Amino acid sequence: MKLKEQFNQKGLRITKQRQIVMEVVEKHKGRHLSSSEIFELVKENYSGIGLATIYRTLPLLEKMKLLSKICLDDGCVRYEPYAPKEQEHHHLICVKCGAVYEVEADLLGIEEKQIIMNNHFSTQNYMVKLYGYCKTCAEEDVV
Amino acid sequence: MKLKEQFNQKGLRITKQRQIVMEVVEKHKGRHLSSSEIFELVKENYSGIGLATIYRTLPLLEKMKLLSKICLDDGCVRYEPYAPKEQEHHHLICVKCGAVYEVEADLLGIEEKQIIMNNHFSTQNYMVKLYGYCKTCAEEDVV
DNA sequence: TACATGATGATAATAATTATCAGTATCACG
DNA sequence: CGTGATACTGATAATTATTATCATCATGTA
Ligand SMILES: [Mn+2]
Ligand SMILES: [Mn+2]
Ligand SMILES: [Zn+2]
Ligand SMILES: [Zn+2]
Repeated sequence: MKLKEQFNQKGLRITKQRQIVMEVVEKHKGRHLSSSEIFELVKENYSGIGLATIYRTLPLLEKMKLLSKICLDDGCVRYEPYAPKEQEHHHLICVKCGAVYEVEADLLGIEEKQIIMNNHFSTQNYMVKLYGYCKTCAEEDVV
Repeated sequence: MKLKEQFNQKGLRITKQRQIVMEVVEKHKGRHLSSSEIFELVKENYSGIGLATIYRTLPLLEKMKLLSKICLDDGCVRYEPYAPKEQEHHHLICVKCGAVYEVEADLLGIEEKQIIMNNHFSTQNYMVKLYGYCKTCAEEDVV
């Protein structure tokens, strides 16, 4: 398989720990797991894992485009399975309750790309985060 | 003035510290200052200030819509002067070098609003963050 | 199988932020 | 203008997320 090559040609080793971290995040596709949440989930299958390994592994898997990092501004870094171009998505984040909604990437288009171009940004890889009030929170108090 | 009312009717007091924090952030409009950067700048005018006061004051001024909080995913919370609707702006953030570019809000429009509507988000107050590679970083290595 | 070295777990160290608490300053009231 | 109730402050301890260290272990190649 390709994964093994990808690791080996960089002198990296495929360890039990790395495999289980991948499995756990992929199993929870749709969620945005924090490092410590991933730590807890991995422990269920591999109780000996150390927290430091989690913190080493996640950025590594991100660099290898096996995971994506996302910060929801709640004080910790989160991860989700890497989505190939066809299934890219963006995020709507409620600044009050923290709810996260996902949006298919292809709903975004011309306008952002224009903005990105106008500002000397690459249109190849980008991600959008929209902050606002979800319907529930918008109703509660008049923003 | 209106500020005094806004404070008093909530039982809040206008202190020297709060005034100077406001002044400092407003003086640096266009930048996105971290709490500790603000701490250092405030000390120039009011050397006795305590760091705890900074951390208490900033969220308070944000809640009063005098400042805006922004997280650039570099491990700390940042603030900028609150921008009234007419001068709202959004942010482009380079995921590699961390450079931040500002975009006039009215360049964004139909498409985001549609997305927001489709996802039961309020169109009243929202902010966009675009993550990508700035021109320089996009050239350096082929992403 | 053996070994070179990359990876791990335990733990100490940082960095940002929050909680405590005794002393201080603000402001409504007289 | 005092004065007092109490909101606010500075110092500092405590938390939380993350990073650095280092001795030991395990992977993959020869
Ligand atoms: Mn997602
Ligand atoms: Mn800005
Ligand atoms: Zn909400
Ligand atoms: Zn860049």
